[in-house]
Amino acid sequence: MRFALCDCNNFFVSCERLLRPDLAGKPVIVLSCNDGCVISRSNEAKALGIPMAEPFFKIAALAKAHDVAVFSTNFALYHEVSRRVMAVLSRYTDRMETYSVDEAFLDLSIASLADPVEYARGIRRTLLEEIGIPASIGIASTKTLAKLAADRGKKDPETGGVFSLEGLDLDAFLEKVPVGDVWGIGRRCTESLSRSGIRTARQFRDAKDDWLRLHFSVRGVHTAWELRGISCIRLVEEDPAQKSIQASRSFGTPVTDLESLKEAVAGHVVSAGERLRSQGLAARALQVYISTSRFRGNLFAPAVTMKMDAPTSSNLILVKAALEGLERIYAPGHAFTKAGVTLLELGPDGVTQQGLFDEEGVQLKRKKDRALMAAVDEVNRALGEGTLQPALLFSKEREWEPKHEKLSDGLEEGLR
DNA sequence: TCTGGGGTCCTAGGACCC
DNA sequence: TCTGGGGTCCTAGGACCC
Repeated sequence: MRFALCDCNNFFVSCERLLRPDLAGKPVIVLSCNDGCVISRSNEAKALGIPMAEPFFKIAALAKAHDVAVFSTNFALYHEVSRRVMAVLSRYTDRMETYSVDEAFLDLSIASLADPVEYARGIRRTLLEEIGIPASIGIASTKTLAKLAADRGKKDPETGGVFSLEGLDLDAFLEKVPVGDVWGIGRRCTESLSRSGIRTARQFRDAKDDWLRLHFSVRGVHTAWELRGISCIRLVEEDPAQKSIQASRSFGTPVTDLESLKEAVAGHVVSAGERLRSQGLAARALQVYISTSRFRGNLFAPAVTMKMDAPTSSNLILVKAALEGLERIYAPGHAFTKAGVTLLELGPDGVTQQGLFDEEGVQLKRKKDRALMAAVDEVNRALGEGTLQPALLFSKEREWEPKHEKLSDGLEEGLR
């Protein structure tokens, strides 16, 4: 088996640079929604010591002093660039998995392939020339090792962005990799491993299966096997059906009153519902949650799951259920900073297992609801988001709306 | 003053059943 | 007073990922 992982470098920043070529070689960062945290950094920004996930307000002065270009997150742009990147990659293999917006695993066990590293260099070059996005590629016999190889390709300039572990001394390589850098081993796990004296990927690989199973569940065992070169994590070519859809946002300013929360929650349902229907799905349950800030005072984060009588894709029913749930969990006197909705128990729309005793009227109503929502979606697509929406959302001032003050311009210009 | 959003998987424990 | 054992299903919460 031969896997390649292709990982776009500083992806969001690289996307912003497509629209602003003048920013090449300059420090650039992209902020999370609400302009809260740093979620992408150019190499120059990393060199300035700006950490990943750092709250922007903590480095705002530094950014200003060094003339760092700052962008709000622009997902429409990133998704379009991602689509183009994946289209290029798919030309190089029959089997590939789009792992995230900026990463893909490729099956390079191609019989006729004489020099995989040279092949990968070709992929890298094409991405740069045709799209303008720099990437790193790692090659190995398992996905977990390919991830590590790609990391090395990214960090070590001598590799020219491509690194293969095939035929290499794995002991020596894994010895230098901190265990926390391994795919699937997060912060908590790293802390706990450190207490057992395990600090390198090699030590983890050589731990006993029983011990790994006990402390880190089956996934820990799989990770160790993958480091041993035994592939446990398969390539997932087809998108598996989505199991949940969520929409949530932090508020621009904290909210205490139920009315504002209702507006926010209804807005989230509308956005999640749109995605639900665009995939031809219906939800049987939904969860509503609101929360105070994790960073001050006691966290108050109530949530409730609402079950529907039947799977639905109708905004009317979803909004109603969500608002009922909200009323149940709401308590006055708290400064809420976030609200959200998750649609659950998804299944194909239209093939509800109708109860034996469903009246004809009920089925007719469902049919009408679907037709209505289809019409609403079409109008919104044609005339713009929010043209048709629940009356609740046509409101006046909304101070709590998230901020995104540094949004880049449209994505048509500048994109080849 | 200001701290992201959207996912998946795994497990423990409770509820329920016979 | 003493009060089984084994199975399934569901859910909440934790951990991880990008």
